Amino acid sequence: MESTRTRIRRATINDVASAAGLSRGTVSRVVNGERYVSDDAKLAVEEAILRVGYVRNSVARNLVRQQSGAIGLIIHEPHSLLFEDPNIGSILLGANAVLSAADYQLVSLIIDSERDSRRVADYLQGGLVDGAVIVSARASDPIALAVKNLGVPAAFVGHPPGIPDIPYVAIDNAAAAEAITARLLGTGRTRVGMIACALDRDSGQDRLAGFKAAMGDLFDPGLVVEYPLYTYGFGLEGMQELLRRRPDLDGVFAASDAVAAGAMTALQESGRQVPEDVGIVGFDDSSWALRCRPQLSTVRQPADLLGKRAAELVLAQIKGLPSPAEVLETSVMWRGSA
Amino acid sequence: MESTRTRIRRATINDVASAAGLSRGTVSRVVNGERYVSDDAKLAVEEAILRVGYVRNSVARNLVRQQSGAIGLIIHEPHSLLFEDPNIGSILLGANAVLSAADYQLVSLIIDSERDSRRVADYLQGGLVDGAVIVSARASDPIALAVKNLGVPAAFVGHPPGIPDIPYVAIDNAAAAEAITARLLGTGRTRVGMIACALDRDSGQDRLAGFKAAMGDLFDPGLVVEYPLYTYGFGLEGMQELLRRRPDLDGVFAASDAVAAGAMTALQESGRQVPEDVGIVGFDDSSWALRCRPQLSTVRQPADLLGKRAAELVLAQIKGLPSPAEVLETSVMWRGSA
DNA sequence: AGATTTTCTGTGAACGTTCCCAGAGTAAGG
DNA sequence: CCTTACTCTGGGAACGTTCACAGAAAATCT
Repeated sequence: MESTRTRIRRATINDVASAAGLSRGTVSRVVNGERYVSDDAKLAVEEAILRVGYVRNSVARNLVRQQSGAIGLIIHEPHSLLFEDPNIGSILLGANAVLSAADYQLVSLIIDSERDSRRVADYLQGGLVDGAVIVSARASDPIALAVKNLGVPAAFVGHPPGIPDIPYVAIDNAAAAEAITARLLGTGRTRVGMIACALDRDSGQDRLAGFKAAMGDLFDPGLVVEYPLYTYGFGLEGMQELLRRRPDLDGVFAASDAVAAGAMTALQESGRQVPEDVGIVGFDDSSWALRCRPQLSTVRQPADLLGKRAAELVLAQIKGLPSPAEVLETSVMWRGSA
Repeated sequence: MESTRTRIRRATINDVASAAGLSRGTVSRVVNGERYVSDDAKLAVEEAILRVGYVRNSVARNLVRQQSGAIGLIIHEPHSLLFEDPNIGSILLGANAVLSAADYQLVSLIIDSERDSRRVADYLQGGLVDGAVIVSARASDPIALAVKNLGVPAAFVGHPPGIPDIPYVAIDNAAAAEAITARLLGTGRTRVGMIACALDRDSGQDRLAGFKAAMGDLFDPGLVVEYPLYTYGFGLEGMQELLRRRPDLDGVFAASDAVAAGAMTALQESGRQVPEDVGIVGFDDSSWALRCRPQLSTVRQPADLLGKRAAELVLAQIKGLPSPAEVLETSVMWRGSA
């Protein structure tokens, strides 16, 4: 980062003041819409602002007010998920909705390297934001530590293990996975596998745990394949592998809708009928679900609510209100794929 | 936005100075890794920093340095596109890559309402960022005006009409659309329609223009259906409408891959074979393309490069270097769908 | 040894606001 | 008419840095 350019000097509040023949204080009051300024003064200031082309320097303002009016949203996802996981977009929009209503600016910071990670941590600590929503953090992140060190108001989306003390909003992945697997078993299947993903995250771990719980005695560790990410590609690959291991498989729980979509493609390419030969269920109720043929039975996860509530938790902390962790309800959407 | 909480006072550079028995200046030099500080002093300062728990206030720093080290990336997309358009993610990651390398922090600002629009404009003008990459702006945006008014270094991704004077990086949508339509016609089709989208944008307009150009005498205005957004849903709907109008259609150009995917679903549900009965081509070469069966013939658009180059244009302006508009190459990816 | 350069440190000024207080003028109340 | 309250304005102080400069001490050169 280097700058050789000499910026043209911007008009300051003092320029406006002298142009209007009034004082700094009065201009400030007009700009901030405060009481106790005469109509004459107000007019003069507004005219002067236009004349000199003044626009407020937010940096100076933030310095003296000791707050920025911005909330950071940190996204720490591998490349591929930024494209494939529609949840991220929903979370973002949800958070933006509540912050916007409270007159806060949401600024999204993405972490795509070790270097990013440090820079973003600096950004959070430096007073550039008043709080942060943290999506899909890893326990090893410097981010979580940085936030905790300085007591920056923050909330997690999801509940990464090993980082206590910071409020979060999450869903009960295990319970939801158990519920939909049970439902799948209820259609009379007995040879059911799972395409598990992202076992380095709580969501991945919990969905697998829920699957195991529902399967009970039927559980066969040989029918679980593991992949690092929730992607279409791994779903395709995972299904092929499962069919290789157990050609007479009659059901599969995919760790996300994208994974399920890949799995469905693999099934259909192998000549199997869904749901007649193999039943398939997913997780997320993302736009993938309605796009599959047949449409996907899946767990509805209120992604936008996740973003909203997390933002509300941050706002609550800023106001000094209690901000308890929260677990949101999920529900099973039963459609044609099983 | 309101705050009632009294923040715990953070340690300042002066606290560190007195804790170390040295001066402000020396501490500053240590923190910024400058020359001309003795080993003794450096050690003492580092120890003091740890002891008092100092972390630099970036707001104050930015004020005196008159720069923020951050670049904004403005996303002005309707809800649905944030989920469906994988280009956005690529652009974002591309921009982040070059900015990160130059030690700039990328901050993404999304616009989802009129209110957001004004707030983001303020954010840009307030000195909170040193420049901006603007994705998918509308001519009517206050953003573009705001940026231009204050001479904030900026670059567009895409080339919105009616906003001159600001550099951009784009692809030649018209030429690319013409090329792939010509290729489709080369397979011997004569009754070819188009599912056009987003005609309020340059990309939408240009793709339609390119299609017309390639069709020449074969062009039939009755075989163009128009939708507001590049989505799977509109692709599905558009294809159904086209088939209703012209059941013996033998080719279709969809304005994007997502649209093409929807169209392919509609075709297959109507019992038609792709590519035997109807040939279909898309635009973007997004992850959709490989996911269709058969895989989609489409125009490869270097989305990450768009982000990269746009970021480079902004950086160039900051350094006072020339920043000419740029048109990136596209290529036709010919696969199984036509 | 004296002159010159280099290394190191401290301090005042500046960045552009907001906030608080003092004081002047004006309106209201008895 | 005097008190009290309210309205309006100006200016000092503060927010927490960086930067330029000055001066002292140490190292190097002639």
